[in-house]
Amino acid sequence: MHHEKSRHLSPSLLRLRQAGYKLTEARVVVLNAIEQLGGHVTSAQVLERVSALAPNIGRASVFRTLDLLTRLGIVRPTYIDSSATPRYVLMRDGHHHHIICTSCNKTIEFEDCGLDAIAKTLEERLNVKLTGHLLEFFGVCATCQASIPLHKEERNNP
Amino acid sequence: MHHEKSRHLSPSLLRLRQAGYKLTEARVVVLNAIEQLGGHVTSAQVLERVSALAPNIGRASVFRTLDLLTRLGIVRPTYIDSSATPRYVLMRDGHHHHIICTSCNKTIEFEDCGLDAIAKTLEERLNVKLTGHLLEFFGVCATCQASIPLHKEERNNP
DNA sequence: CGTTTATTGATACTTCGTATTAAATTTTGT
DNA sequence: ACAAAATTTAATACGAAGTATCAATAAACG
Repeated sequence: MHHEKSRHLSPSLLRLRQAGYKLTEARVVVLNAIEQLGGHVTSAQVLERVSALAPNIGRASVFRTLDLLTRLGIVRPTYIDSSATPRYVLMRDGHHHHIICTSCNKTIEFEDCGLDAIAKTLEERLNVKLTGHLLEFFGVCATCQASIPLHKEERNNP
Repeated sequence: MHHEKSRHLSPSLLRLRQAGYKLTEARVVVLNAIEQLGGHVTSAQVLERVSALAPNIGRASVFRTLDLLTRLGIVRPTYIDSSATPRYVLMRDGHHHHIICTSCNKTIEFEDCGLDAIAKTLEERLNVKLTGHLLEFFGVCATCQASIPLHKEERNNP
């Protein structure tokens, strides 16, 4: 990272710098990896991609960076399928919204959440300062509604 | 669990039965443990409480039950502080809303979310059937705003 | 009450994430 | 541009969280 000009930094990297953290190779590469993988990634996937991009970067640095990114609200760990390792989603501009199909675990992202009003209300009522949010809906996607039920709760004729 | 009448079951237990699962001791005790602990619990806390309530119940059953409850939308694992083990929240009537303070990791629950409208819109637009949601806001609580900054991002005068 | 079938409990095991510390790299002041 | 100061890193060994396995058990339902 040789004296790169700040106008060329991604929003996430800017965030890191503005929060007072150094822009090290490990951090830049981890963020690249997540962005290349497109979000909703496990730590294992990040580890794999990182060591493909820069084999010298160690395990610990990857985990440390994921922690740091989480604390800064740049990514957010979330459970897509139960009891698996968490998946990190990119919080673009502090927020993220998706639907998880409880039948096939597919995720569908969407943009509009209409949460500004309630955020404002909460800030006033509770005297908090809100910087982001994660909204997850659970349900059954179109495909799964149409297909033969795979889950116990839906098969009632043995 | 000897032939208990269904009218005495908690909503969660009813949910389990209606989904076709047996009401075993392990499942009943795990749910009791979570309710006694009041939600936002780690698996370690559940394990501890369960073995206090019923020492015969094994590790694996507790984890299996947490998985099952998650799949049924009765609880939802969520990350309060980064890189810690997840915390399970009770999804009362399919939904849960809270604010997480990114400074002290305290959580504040709230009730009104005003998400019915967008849920309906999504159901129509994407042809999905939604059964619940989790809404998390991130920010800084009143106490932390008033206190001396503990986090790097806030200390700019060394 | 007895049959069927899902579920359990015990343990050993795998895997994920962490602590530690000397070495390296970025930043900052000049 | 350079050197000093401070933060961050890589490597490895370690600990804890969650899982697979399978014989034994208990729930449901007639």
